[in-house]
Amino acid sequence: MPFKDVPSNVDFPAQERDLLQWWKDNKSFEKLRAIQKGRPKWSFIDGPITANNPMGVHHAWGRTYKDLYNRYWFMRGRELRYQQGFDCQGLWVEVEVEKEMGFKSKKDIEDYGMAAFVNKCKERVLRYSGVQTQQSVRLGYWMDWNDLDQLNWLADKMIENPEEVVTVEGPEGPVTDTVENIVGRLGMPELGGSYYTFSNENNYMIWRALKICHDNGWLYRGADVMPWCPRCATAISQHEIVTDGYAEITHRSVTVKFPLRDKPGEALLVWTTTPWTLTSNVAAAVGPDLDYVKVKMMLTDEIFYLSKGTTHILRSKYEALAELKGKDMIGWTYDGPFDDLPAEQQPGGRTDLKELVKGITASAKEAHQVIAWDEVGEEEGTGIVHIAPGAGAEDFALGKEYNLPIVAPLDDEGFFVDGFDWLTGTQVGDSSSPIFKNLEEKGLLHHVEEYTHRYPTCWRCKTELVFRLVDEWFINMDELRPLLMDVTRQIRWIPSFGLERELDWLRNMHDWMISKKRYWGLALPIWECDSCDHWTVVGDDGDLKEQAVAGYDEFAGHTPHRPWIDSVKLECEKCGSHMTRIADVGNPWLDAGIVSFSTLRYRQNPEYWRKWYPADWISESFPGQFRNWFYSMLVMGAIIDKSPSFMENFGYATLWAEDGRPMHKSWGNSIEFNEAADKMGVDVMRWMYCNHKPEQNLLFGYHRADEVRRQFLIPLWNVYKFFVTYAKLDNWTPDNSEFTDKIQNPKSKIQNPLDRWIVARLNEVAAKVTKTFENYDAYGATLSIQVLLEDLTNWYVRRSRRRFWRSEHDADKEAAYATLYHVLTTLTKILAPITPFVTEVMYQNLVRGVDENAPESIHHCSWPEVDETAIDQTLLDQMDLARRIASLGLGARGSVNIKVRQPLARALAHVGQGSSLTHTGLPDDLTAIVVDELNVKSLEFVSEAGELVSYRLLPNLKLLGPKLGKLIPKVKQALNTADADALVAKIEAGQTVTLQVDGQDVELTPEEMLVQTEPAEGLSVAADKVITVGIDVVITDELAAEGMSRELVRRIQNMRKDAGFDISDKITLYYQAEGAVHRVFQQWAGYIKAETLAVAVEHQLIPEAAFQRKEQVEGQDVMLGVKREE
RNA sequence: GGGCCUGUAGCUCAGUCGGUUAGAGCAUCCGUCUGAUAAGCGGAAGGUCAGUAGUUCGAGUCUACUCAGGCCCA
Repeated sequence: MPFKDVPSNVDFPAQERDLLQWWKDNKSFEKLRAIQKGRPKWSFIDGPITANNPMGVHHAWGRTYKDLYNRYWFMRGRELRYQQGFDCQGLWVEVEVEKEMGFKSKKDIEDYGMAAFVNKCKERVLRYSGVQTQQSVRLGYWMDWNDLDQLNWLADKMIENPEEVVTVEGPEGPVTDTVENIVGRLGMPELGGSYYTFSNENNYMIWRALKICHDNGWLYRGADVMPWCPRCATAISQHEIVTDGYAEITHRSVTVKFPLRDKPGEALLVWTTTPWTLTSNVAAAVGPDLDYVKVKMMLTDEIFYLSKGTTHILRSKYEALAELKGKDMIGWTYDGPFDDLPAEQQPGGRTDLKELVKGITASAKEAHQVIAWDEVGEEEGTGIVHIAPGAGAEDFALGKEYNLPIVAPLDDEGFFVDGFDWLTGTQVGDSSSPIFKNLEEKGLLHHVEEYTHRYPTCWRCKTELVFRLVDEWFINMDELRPLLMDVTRQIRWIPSFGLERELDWLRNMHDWMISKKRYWGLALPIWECDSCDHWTVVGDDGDLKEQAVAGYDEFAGHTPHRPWIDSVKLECEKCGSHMTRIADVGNPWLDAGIVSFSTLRYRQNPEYWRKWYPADWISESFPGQFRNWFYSMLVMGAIIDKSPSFMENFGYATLWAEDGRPMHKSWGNSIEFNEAADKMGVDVMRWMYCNHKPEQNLLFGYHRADEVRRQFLIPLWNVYKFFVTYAKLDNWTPDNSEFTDKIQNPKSKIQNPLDRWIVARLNEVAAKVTKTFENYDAYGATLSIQVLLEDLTNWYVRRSRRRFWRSEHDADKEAAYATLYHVLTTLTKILAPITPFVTEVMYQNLVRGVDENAPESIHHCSWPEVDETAIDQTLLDQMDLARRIASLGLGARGSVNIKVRQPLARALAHVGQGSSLTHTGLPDDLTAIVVDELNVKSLEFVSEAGELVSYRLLPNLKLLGPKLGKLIPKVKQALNTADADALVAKIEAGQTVTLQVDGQDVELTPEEMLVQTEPAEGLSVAADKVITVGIDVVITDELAAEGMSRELVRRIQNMRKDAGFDISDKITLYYQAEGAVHRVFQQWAGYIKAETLAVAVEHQLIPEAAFQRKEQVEGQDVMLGVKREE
C-alpha cells in the first residue's frame, strides 16, 4: 500500500476536528483503556474544575500537562484511571444562578423555593460540565468523558421532573433510578464518566471525614468576627478573601472626639474608616510605648490627645502642652460617641451569642476605657484606635483579653438590629451620612475626609464586606498541624519551592471555617438539639438512616442536599428531644479535598482504594492552590488516613495575555478557549503551553501561536511532506515484515554518515525526552525536540536532498528512505503526548496506512526504547565540527559578498586547542559534505596556522587557577608579551614552557595553556571560540565559468517549473547567446544536461513550441527555451 | 513586617560544576538559496547580566544588603 498524498497547505484546526470525529468513530479511547488492563498502575487524580462557566485558555494549559503525562505513562506501559471531575457545589454556582434569575437577596431564593433553586444549581452545573467536556475533548484531553447529549438531557430533566424514573446505559449495563438520583450517582462505577462533587458519595465521604474530626475533638462551633458579605448573607472564609477579595476603594473616614470623663474639656482623637462601627464602640486602644501629645487648639481652646507622629491631621494651629507615653493613658475613661443608644447601655452588650458575654455585667457605656495594644501604629489615623469587639476581628480578640462587653450591630443582611434607636433598620451602606450628621450635632465630629485603601470585597459579587460577629463551625488545626507538615514533607513538590510555600501556609493557617449560611452545597452533617446545647455528627448515609427518628420518609429518594435533608430529625442522647440539622452548608474545598477517597471508592471498595491511593501525581496552577486544593487534599489525607494523598505535585504559574497583563474581557486582551482552538489549533496551543518554564507566568496570544506554527509545526509538516512526496515517486515502502511498535534502528544497513548521525541524534533526544518526561519537565523535552527538528530540516534533509532526487535506486537511496522513515516515525511517537493530532495524522499515513498489524492509533503505541549504542559520540562531535566549519565558511563568503553558487578553490580550517573538537578531525565523507556545502574544491585542515592567523596565548584557568592562585593575572600578562609563535611551536611539540613571572620561574605544560588564533590578512576569515576558517576568494576564469554554468542551470530549472513540467520530464534545451555564455554552454554541456534532464542542447533560434524567456546573465542577454520531450 | 518567586539584547526567554569572547527566537537591517516553495538559509547590529558591597586568581552564576515586579501570609 503506498502512502497518501500530503497537502502542502493544511488547515490544522480543520484537520484536528476531523481527527476528533475519527477517534470517536473508532472508539480509540475505549480501545486504549482495554489495552492497558492489568498493567502496573500510575495514579493520577484530576482536581475538580468548577463547572460554572466555559473553560478558559488557562485551564487548557493545565489540562495539556495532565493529558501529556497521562499519554506518556500509558506509553510507558502503565494502567491509568482517566477520570476527571467537576466542582459543583458552593456559593459560586449560587451567585450565577441568582444572576440568571435576577435574584437580589436570600429572601428571593426562599420565595422561589429552596428545592427549585437547588435543582437550578444542579442544572447549571450539568450544563456547564457539558460545555467543559466538549472543550476538553477539543483540546485532545483523553478522559472518560460523559456523553454530551446525556448531560444536557439530564439538565433538562432536572428542571422538568427530577423525580421521573429513567433508565440510562452504564458500563456494566442499564441503570434505572430517578433523574435526581442518576445525577447523584454520576461518576460512580455503575455510570462511569467524570466525577461530580455534588454526588452522594462525595458528600457522604465528607460526612465520614467530619465524623472522624468530631471523634477526635477537632470540630467545634466558634464565635468570631468574620468578614461577611451582606448581599450573600454569609461569612467569607480566610481561603476566599486573601487573593480574590481586595479592591481599591475610597471611603469617607472620620476623626471623632472621645471626651475624657475625668478631664473636663479634654478628649481623645480617634479615627476610623468604618463609621458604622462607632455605634458599637467599647474601648480605645493606645500603643503603650508610643509617644503621645496633649495639644491645645488655638482657635477653640479644645484639648486633644493623639500620638506625636500624627499631629499633621489637626489642620489648624495648636500648642503642645505635654508629652506622654501611651501607657500613661491606660485606664482613662471616656464618653463614647453613641452612649445614648440602648445597645450601648445593655449589661454585657448587645449580641445574640449570650454565652460569649457570660459573666460580663458592665455595659459598653460603663466599660469605656483606654487599653493597651502593641499593634497600634502611626501610619494612619491618630494613634488611638477605636475598639468595637462586635465589629472587628482584632477588636474581638482584644475584647476577649480584657473581658469587654460586645455590641454587634448588624443582622445577616447588613441592617442595624434593635437597640440602635434611629439607626435600627438602616442598611450599613447607607449609614455614614446620618452618623456624621448625628456626630456633628453632638459636637463630637472633628473632621471627615476621603480615604482610599485596599478593602475586602466579596469574591463572587464584589459587595463590600463588613466584619460581623457570627457563630460558625471550625476544624481545629493545631493538633493536625504537625501531622500535615510531616505529610507535606513526604511529597515531592515540583518546582521544589512548593514545599516551602505549603509549609508556610501550614504554619500560618487559622482554624478552618467550614460552614456557610447558604443553600446549595454540602449539607454539614451536624445535628443540634432543639432543647439543650448538645450536638452530634452523622458519619454517612447508613448512620443517618439508623439514627433518624422522624422525617426520613420525606428525605428518602433525594440527594443529601437542602431542603430535603433538613427534614430528618435525630434523638438527643442527652435530653431525648429532637435534634435538627444546622442550616449551614459546607466549604466547597471540603468537596474538592475529599476526592482522593470518594472517587477511589474508599467506602465501597477498600481494595480498589488501596490500589489507587495515594495519587502518584497531581497538578494544578499553584497561585491559590497551596491554601485551597493542595491544602484540602492534605487535610483529608491526614484526617482519614494520616498519609499524603498524593506523592508528587506539579505546579505551574499563571496565564497572562501577550501584553504581559492578566486577561480581562474589558481590556480586550482576553482570548476564549473555543476561539483559540478554532484560530490557532490545539496542537499549536499545546506546544506553546509545554514550551515554557512552568513556574513562570505564561504570556498567551496569537503572535506566539504564529511563531510556534512557523518554528515547529510547519517545519515538521514539511519534512513529512518531503518524505512522502519522494517515497511515492519511488514507490518506496517500509519493510514491515516484523512489525513492532518499538524503536527500530536500521543502523545495520546504514553507511552514510548523515544517516548514522541523524539516528544518533534521534536516540540522544529520545533518551533526553524520556528523562525529562519522567521528571515532568515538558519544557526540557520541547527544547531538545526543537533542536532535533532543526537538525533534521536544516541539515539532514537539506544535505540529503540529492540522495532522494537521484533517478536510480541504489543502496544509499534505500538507506536514506529507511533512515528518514525511521526518524519520522520515532519522532512522532515522542511528540504524540504533546501534539496528539498532527502526530496521529502522520502516523496514520506513515505507519498504519502501510501496515495493518500496527496499532490502530499512535496513542496505542509504546514509548520508543532508546538504543544507546546508536549514540556515536565521535560522530556527533565530528558532525558538530563539520557544521561549524560550514557555518563559518558561509560567513566568510558572506563577508566578501561571494554567492554560494560561485565555486571557489579552497577552504582552510584550524581547530584551536582545548576544545572537545581539537582532536576530532573530519573523515573524508564529512569533509565532502563541508566541501559541497561551501562550494569549494577542497577543505584543508591547517595545524601550522601561522600564515592563516596569528596566535594568542592564554592560561588554562581551570588547571592553573588552583595551582597558581594570585599569580594568574601576571602569568596572563607574561603569556601575552611572550613570542607567541615560538611558544606555540613548543606546545605543538609537547614541551613545557618556562616563563619569568614576578622574579620567579613558572613552568607550564602544554595542557596548561590555551592557544587562540586571530585572523590574518589575505583570506576571508571567520572564527568562533575554537575554530578558524579561511576562504580563498580568488575567482579564476575556470571557476567563473563553472559558476556561470550553475547560474544557467538555476534559470533553466525555474523555467521548467514555470512551464509546468513534471520533475521527471526530459527536455530539449535551446539557447541564443555568444561569447562567455556560449563557451560555458559548450564546456559544461554535460553538467547542464544532467541537471536539467536535457537530452540535447541546441544553439539555435528557439522554436515556437518551446517555453522561452529572455534572461540576463552576467550582464549579457541570453534567450533560453525548454521543450518537453514526448 | 515575614515567607516564596522573578529581574540577562527593543520584546520573549536560555545560560550546566564559578572559567577566558554571555547565547537563542521574534523584530530590524544586509545578503542568499530554492523542484519541501504562502517555506528555508547565512550574516550584521543590538548587553552597565536591576544596583551596591563581599567571597575568589576569576562572579550572570556563590553570600549579604538595596531597588523593582509578582505570589502568599501577618
